[in-house]
Amino acid sequence: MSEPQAEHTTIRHLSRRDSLSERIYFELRGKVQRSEVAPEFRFVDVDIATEYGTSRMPAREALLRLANEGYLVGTTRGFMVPRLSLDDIRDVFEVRRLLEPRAAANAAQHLDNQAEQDMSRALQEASLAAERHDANRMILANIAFRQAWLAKVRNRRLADTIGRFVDHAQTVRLKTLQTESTRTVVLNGLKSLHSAFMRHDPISVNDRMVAFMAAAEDAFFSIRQTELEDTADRRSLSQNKREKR
Amino acid sequence: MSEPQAEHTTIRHLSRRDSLSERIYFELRGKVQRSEVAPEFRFVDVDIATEYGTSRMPAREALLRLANEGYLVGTTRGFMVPRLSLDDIRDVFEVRRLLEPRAAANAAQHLDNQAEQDMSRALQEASLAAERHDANRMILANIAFRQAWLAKVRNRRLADTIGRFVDHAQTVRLKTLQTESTRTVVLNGLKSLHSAFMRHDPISVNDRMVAFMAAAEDAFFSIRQTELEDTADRRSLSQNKREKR
DNA sequence: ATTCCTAAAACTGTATACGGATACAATCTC
DNA sequence: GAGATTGTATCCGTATACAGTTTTAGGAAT
Repeated sequence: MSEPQAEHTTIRHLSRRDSLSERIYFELRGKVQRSEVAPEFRFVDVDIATEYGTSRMPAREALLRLANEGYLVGTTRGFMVPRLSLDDIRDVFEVRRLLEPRAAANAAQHLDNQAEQDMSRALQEASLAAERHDANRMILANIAFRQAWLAKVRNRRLADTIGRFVDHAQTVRLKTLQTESTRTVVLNGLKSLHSAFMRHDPISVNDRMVAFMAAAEDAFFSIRQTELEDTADRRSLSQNKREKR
Repeated sequence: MSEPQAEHTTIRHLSRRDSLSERIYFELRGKVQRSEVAPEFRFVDVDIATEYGTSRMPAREALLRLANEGYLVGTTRGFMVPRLSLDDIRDVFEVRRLLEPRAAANAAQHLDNQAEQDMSRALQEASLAAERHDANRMILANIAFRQAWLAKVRNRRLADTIGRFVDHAQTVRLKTLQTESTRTVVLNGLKSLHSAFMRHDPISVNDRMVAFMAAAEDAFFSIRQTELEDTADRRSLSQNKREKR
């Protein structure tokens, strides 16, 4: 009997790992993150329940959680993927500008080999994607790059908050990276960041992240500005055809 | 027919206001925010259900939501009010340092009469509380002051994020403001902020908020340092007596 | 007295059922 | 034919019931 007393009030945390709710939650969140569902698509608990072979409850809890975290918005008629307004996107960018430089600087001080390799690989992917004008590949590389350094941020609250905000603007990036010029901007930003990360230079990482975010935001809004009329035109059409599974 | 088409896909959002889950959620959140429940207190859904005269479901959903937002942590044996470690508190302070100055600066540009009155009243309250060495009153004044300007932040995502982080460190402030020196620090900070707000000077508000947060953080950690041994001693005792309703 | 084992209690997670609200459509009125 | 009205399907919120798991407690054996 070495130390039985130490474990006496353990109370195992997080009992509800691998519950059905959790599984459905992560599954659905992934879909939203990867933009596999269009804005204004409606999730209905009973449909999801039958899809996953469960009752309504786990599906419902997953949907409520997603709605609470902002991935979905609750309506009287199901849970909907939100269509972000320009102001929404501006708000998201503002918060990200405040958080990401500091977080990245912090991560730069705690990189291990694994993280460095992941970032280098992501950068290579981004280069290839830019060469081949492959928007989807670019998006994935971009996500991988961020994930790599975000994992090394010590302050988990900070990292999680960033992750959530990024997710909410995810649908945005999908659109912007379709454009050649944006891909160039992003690739240059990643290269610049990468070299600073490799030098483990927090100040430099901070500054370059500031520049990167500003460039990305500019690129987005300049693109968006030009196609504002188009979307307005298409709006009335897309509203009429209702998706139904 | 001016624009009947515009309203055609209205779909009222947020159907589930004033549901039982919501009511219980806000009720419980208030208790946690005001620190009316001690850390490591356990909420059990069935107890809450009977307390509010409902079934388990609404109580359960409220608890899940609170856990998801970090107000509670889920265990195998109910939902527990977390006891924050020093590192946790450091993390919260870091995020707040990043967000609050900018948010306050933004709010300074959009103050209306109502907000100004609220802030002035809160400052008066804080002065009185400091004079009379009333820690609780100081806490409430401090909260009221923040609420006043936070309501005027245009970026709701930013404001909500701050609100949540503040809440999580709430238990902390309850402790720190028990100390005379901290109350002085906070009062001076509020005065300084208040005058900058009244001049609608965003730069000044930003700078003073930076200073304020740094001072508050220093005050907290210097106090906490001195009583670290005490809490460590009491730990073993407090773990044995289990609260039961 | 201490340790080990077994059984009940406590709580969570999931399933099923029902009532109520809302959107949509079809019918009716002017 | 346009607008009001009633009917119906859809979907959410809540209640109740049950199953699975973890903790606690009690008793037997050492």
